[in-house]
Amino acid sequence: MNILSKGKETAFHRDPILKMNEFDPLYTYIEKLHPLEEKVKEKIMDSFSFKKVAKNEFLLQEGEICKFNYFIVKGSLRLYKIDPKGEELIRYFALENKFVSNLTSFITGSPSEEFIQANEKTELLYIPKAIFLDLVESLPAINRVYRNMLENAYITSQKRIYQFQGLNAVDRLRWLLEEYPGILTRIPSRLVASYLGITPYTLSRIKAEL
Amino acid sequence: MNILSKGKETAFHRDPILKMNEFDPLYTYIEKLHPLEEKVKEKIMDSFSFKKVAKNEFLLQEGEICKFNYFIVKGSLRLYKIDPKGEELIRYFALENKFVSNLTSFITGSPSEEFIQANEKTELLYIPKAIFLDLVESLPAINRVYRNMLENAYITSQKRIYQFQGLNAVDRLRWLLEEYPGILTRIPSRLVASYLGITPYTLSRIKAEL
DNA sequence: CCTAAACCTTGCTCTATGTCAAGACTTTAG
DNA sequence: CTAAAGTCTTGACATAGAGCAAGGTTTAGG
Repeated sequence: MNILSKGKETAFHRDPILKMNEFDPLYTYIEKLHPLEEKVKEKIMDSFSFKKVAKNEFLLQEGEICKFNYFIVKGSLRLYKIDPKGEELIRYFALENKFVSNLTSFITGSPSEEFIQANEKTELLYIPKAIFLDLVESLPAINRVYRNMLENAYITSQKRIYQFQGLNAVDRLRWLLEEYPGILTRIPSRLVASYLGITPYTLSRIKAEL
Repeated sequence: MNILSKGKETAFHRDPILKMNEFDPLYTYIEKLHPLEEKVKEKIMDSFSFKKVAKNEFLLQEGEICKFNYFIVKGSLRLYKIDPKGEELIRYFALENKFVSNLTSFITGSPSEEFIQANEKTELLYIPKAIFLDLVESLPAINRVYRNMLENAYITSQKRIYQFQGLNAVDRLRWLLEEYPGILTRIPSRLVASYLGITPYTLSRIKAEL
């Protein structure tokens, strides 16, 4: 599969049998929200495409309009903004089995203020905005997926606000490690520090005091 | 009007002529999003109720399920959570011409983790969840209102995360004063400090240095 | 209108976190 | 496989903001 798929995703897509593997995590994700018939699975398979991206590859840059909705099969992405001092402020880490897009840009069609970038070699399923919105209307399962995306995005934001407002650096780190166990072995500390809103120096020190 | 309406909101509701005044801010709000016919205004007037609440009165308490959507005609509310140390963490100030509810509880029907409380004497229009959701389906104008609520809630949250992540106390205060000019003369400093995630001592000091 | 309670300010001190510098370690590309 | 670049750790020091105490001011309710 490595050799066959390398840089040949388009050809690869046309073979439903081979594609099965890549789509399984998406089906599993959806089935937790809504039952999925075979016919619907086929429709989904026709609508999403698979792709592999390299570490540090961009899926969205500041100023672009977010035209795709992504589902992470393997790997991870980060969403961030560059502040006036040129610092990267990471708002969100997306790991396996998450849908990701810049919702603000996706919904309103306005240019994104954020970047979406791969933290590591990552495998994605992606679907163009227009096709996705059609499926939201035509497939109850995808309607449920979209609703879930919006609700989770909102709820996650609320939690994060309260963390910044109420917790110090050590407690924010503890919370992160509960939410994303093993993240420190997977994502560079520099990025984790940005997510926590502290310097890499401080992160290094508080890791020491557990 | 003072004498007539005092403690008699229910009777008051039944008189469409008198109600006009109270509903005008809501109509103006909606008309910015979607044209409003007279028939639709009447439907809205039948669906919302008016009420006055005193300073510090609760509209929602922790553990309750959020069953109403509120529109602020005059006055202001705050949404907050009590942290494990017993501190009030204010997530949002809602002033005139804003819709307010605990969206998480409103959407999912789960018990609220937040309180909604009046900062001052406040006049509200409110609508029960079920009736509101009916209007979302039946009236395009209200559908647009709901969409706007969800989008704004999300966008506001994103901004707030980046403020905590990227700005120090002085810059957060500056931002707040741009966003809500005059808030310091209207809302007790103690509450503004909580919103900014700092102590009242620090707020007092940074106010001095402008 | 008066008093108690709540609120705001300010000095002093303390602590968490930032900054800078230097060296060790790790990853990457050639 | 190795050099260069990037990353992590740690010490010394600087600073923003917290916590406490005390006094002045405003607010609310009887």
